[in-house]
Amino acid sequence: MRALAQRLGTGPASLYRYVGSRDELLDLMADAVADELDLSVASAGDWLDDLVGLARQSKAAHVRHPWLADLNDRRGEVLGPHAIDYLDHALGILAPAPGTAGQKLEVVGLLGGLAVLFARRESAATSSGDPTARAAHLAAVAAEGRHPHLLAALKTADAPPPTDRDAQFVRLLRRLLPAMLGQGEQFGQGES
Amino acid sequence: MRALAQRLGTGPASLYRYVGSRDELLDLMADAVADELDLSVASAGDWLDDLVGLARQSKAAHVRHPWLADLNDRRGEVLGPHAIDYLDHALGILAPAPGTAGQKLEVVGLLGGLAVLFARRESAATSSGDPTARAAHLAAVAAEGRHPHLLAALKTADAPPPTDRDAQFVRLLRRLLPAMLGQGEQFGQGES
DNA sequence: CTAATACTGCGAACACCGTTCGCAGTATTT
DNA sequence: AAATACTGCGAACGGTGTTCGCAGTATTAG
Repeated sequence: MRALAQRLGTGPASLYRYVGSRDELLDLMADAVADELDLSVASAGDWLDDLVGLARQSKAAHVRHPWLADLNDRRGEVLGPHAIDYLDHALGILAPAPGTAGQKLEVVGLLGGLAVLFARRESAATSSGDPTARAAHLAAVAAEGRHPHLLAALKTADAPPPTDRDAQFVRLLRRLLPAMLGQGEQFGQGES
Repeated sequence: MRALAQRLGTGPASLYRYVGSRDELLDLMADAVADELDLSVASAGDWLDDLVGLARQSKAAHVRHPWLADLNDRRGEVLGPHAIDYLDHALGILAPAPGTAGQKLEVVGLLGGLAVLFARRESAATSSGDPTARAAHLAAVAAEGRHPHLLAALKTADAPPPTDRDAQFVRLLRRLLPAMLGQGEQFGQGES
């Protein structure tokens, strides 16, 4: 608050003429991020493709604004107008998909959660001071001998993970989403 | 800190004779929770079953201690000794599974993240003041007419989600874990 | 053009937080 | 019995989000 006030060249007290509280401000900021998502991308004809695209946008937004992840923990996940637009859009994408309305609501929720999860994982790789030190610490612990599997894993995988994070995210969603609707057997692949 | 000191019948300053800082205390608490997990359950012979069981334990721990979820956001996810035991145990379970060591490390990480995610989802249903008010608010917004898909979804699914959260979690993992190791095609089902 | 009214910016202060300092009081060793 | 170490902790520091009340400035009314 004080920092924000300084950035605006004003005093902390002045902010409260425009927002009722810090939490309200954070809600507004979160909804502003929801507005950054582009819901107008043309449908690829396949709901899975569309939904994966939406999830990637959501993840990208969370990578752009790391503070958002620490916010979604907040009680109740208040939905601002733009967040509701997003929700409606996602449900629209899911309209041709199988599954009950309840399942679809849960899918959208899970989608958001996964976007946050992967965004955090990507951010943690960037920040999170000195991954070398962490690796060294792990190696030291493993070398004590009480953790054979960890030791073996570190021996094999000292090379940094070569897999593309984003591709992994996409693969995950493609497996996941059909499985969560239907029983996983009967879902149409949209052969346009 | 002050609250904890009061619960212990002492002053806030006294705590600092035993922990260096609040963060250090939280790390210790997190590792104490890792110690709650029972890593000695007999193997079912199938690594997938074992891993799902471990994930359920992890999720249950996070439901028991909701503050833990708000903690894992912290920088770097410091691994205490019990957390390392857990990691080694998980890698041990994954030893007979296909995939590279790097993939397995990522799987364990994802497993933890999903446990947190689902635990939060279950907790949010319990706490998160007055879900009725939230639903009413959503319904009111949907009734404005600008969100047809949301309206349709709410009309169909006004009944609370009948699906068992835990069963859903298990189904998800069973789909997910094999897909993340191997390409999803060639994974052995461990026929004892 | 003056007077009453509304709105805005914000310095000062409050309550709360994690944390530190230094001092009594108590154990432990010599 | 004296010196030394360790423990509990009141008081205070710097930080936070937030409120109060007062100046200063628009806006409206007469």
